[in-house]
Amino acid sequence: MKTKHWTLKTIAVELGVSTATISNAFNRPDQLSSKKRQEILAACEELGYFGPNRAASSLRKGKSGIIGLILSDRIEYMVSDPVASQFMQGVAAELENDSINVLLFSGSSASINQVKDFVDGFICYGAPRNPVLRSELEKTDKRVVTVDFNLHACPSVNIDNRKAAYEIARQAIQTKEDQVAILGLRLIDSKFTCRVYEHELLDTQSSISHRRLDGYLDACDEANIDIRGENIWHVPESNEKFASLAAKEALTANNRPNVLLCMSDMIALSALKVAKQLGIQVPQQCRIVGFDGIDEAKRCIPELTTVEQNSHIKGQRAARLLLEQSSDNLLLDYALHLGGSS
Amino acid sequence: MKTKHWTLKTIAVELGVSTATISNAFNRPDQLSSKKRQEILAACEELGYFGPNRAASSLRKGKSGIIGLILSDRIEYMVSDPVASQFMQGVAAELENDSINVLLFSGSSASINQVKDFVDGFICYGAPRNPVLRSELEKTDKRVVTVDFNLHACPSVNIDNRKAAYEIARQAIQTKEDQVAILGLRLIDSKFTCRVYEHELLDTQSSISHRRLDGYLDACDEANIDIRGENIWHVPESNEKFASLAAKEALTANNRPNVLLCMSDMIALSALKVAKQLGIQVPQQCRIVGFDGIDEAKRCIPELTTVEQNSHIKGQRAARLLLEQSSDNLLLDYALHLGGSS
DNA sequence: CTGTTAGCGCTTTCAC
DNA sequence: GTGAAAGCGCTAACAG
Repeated sequence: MKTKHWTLKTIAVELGVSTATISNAFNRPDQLSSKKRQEILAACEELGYFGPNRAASSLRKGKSGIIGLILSDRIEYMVSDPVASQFMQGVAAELENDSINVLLFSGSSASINQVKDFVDGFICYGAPRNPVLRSELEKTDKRVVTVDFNLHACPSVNIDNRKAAYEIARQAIQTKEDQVAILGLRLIDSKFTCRVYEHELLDTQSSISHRRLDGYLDACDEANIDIRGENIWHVPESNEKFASLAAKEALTANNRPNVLLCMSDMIALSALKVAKQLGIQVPQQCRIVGFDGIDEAKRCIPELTTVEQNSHIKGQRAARLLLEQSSDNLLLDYALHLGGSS
Repeated sequence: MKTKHWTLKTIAVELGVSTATISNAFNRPDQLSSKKRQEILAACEELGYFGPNRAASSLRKGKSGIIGLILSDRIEYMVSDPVASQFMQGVAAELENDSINVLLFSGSSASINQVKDFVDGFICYGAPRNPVLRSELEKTDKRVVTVDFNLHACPSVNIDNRKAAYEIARQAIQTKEDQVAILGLRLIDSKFTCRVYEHELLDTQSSISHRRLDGYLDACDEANIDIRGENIWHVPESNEKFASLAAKEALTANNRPNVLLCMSDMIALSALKVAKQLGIQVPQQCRIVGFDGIDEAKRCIPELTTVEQNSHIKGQRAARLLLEQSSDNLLLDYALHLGGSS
């Protein structure tokens, strides 16, 4: 049953007190006796008034209690990724303490303007697919925290992707005779799994994928290995479907790689499966390393060698940066996790 | 670089026109010449005014252009479920036409009151885990559409879960000698995989799981099979981790079932894997059926026998119900998909 | 087509 | 503790 539509004013009249008192009962407990406050709250509950209208309150106070979490791509894609899920969980957990809610927003939306007036700030997880959003975020007067990439003058949370990628790659590469292939995540703007040739790589954006690629290439250079430009694959989404296609192409190529550098654990896991199907021994015939350190990477056989980053903490730190109005650029730790896959 | 903070008023002064004209330029194109409108829009763009403040506009109009999508459980859980993702995609696709945004909201939140004033209505996907939300939704004066369950007097989108479950189960059960086990989804309030005994089932809520269970039991009754109360498992989340535990328990039990009725494809897929690991032939030694009809169910070997429902369309219809202020209770079609697993 | 104005529901100061 | 009042930024009605 729908109840009468109460406002601060009407409920004040009903209870025979002033509007200020109602407002204070909900927002400023110190402004009235706790006895009176309890009475008022109970009466409101009874009558079906659930507190001051948030939209009006937000207009007046300039604060809504909602922050926008901009995911780099469409919500359905992002959300099925264990790494992104962990991150969201971290953000939500941190904001929960201040009873702040999260508005999920897709990085492929046309504009942040549709929602910016409803939120107190943005956390932007990964460079948004739609580049327009980047410049909008740079211009907005709302607080913005970026994660896994940087925006002019915004506080941020990152790990050193290049260094981590370099270190894990160095771990997998042993001699200059090694045949190295890279299964990269979202290296170019294509919906399909495909090889990426060197000339297409010029536009290295600000994405983590390109930082990881840099790291891999650093390690190859150091070992005097030439990735001739046929050994890099683009995987459009971090899931088994697209990743196993890339793995299959790589592992059935003429010069079969014996080192597979994968830009996510999901990709590495898929590669592991494909290798098994093809009867290729890991790590004897092919060493595989991942990136992220998701749970499943520790459960598989052989265990995955990977870069372990704590996405949950990343989410927490990003949220705290936003709440605390800090302007830090955090660089979080990671750890190399050496499994049997390399 | 952050730009000056413009308001409708200040920008009107700046451009030397009235506030009404600015407002009309953005909201009611028919109220001024398109030439003037273009001029104004261009000037605003130039100056960094991105349109009327949405919060203020929503307060005035009583419409925000945001709808709340309440997921039955925590967002991270829901979002990794392909069925829920499909649904979200459908909702988003339909709302996109009217440039309406979606605020994702967790069914385990304490209250909808924190956000209700920011949204024009709610779509509630599955009965929320926190029962408080149900009564709040029944009382709110916002429009509410429920999906996969019903709320007093709310328009809804459902499929006939009981009938579908009955039909798919009848398809799998062949003789009264069959040993039937059920791998159920969220049958009781426990975080852990466990057997469910009959006496615990009394509280049959409004969840789809219980409707499916009813259907399975109908089929068992019809075949004169007694599910003695040791053959029903509770799986807390539709993922491999929890499902394979249940499947393992079932398939290593003393009276090994030769029919496994699974309440989701994710569960059935896990059961398929476990059976393979245990060297149990599907369907010869054990017939397995799922529910949902996700893509992966068609790619696996043997292909899964399952109930195919179109979650994308479900999402679209739910969104349309909300937009059209309809009060229908839709019952969508489903189809039995007969694969080699039964 | 423009300018003026009331009011959406609230918070916060100020004097009592 | 209360009541009055200004104003957050906007929309819509109305008179010109």
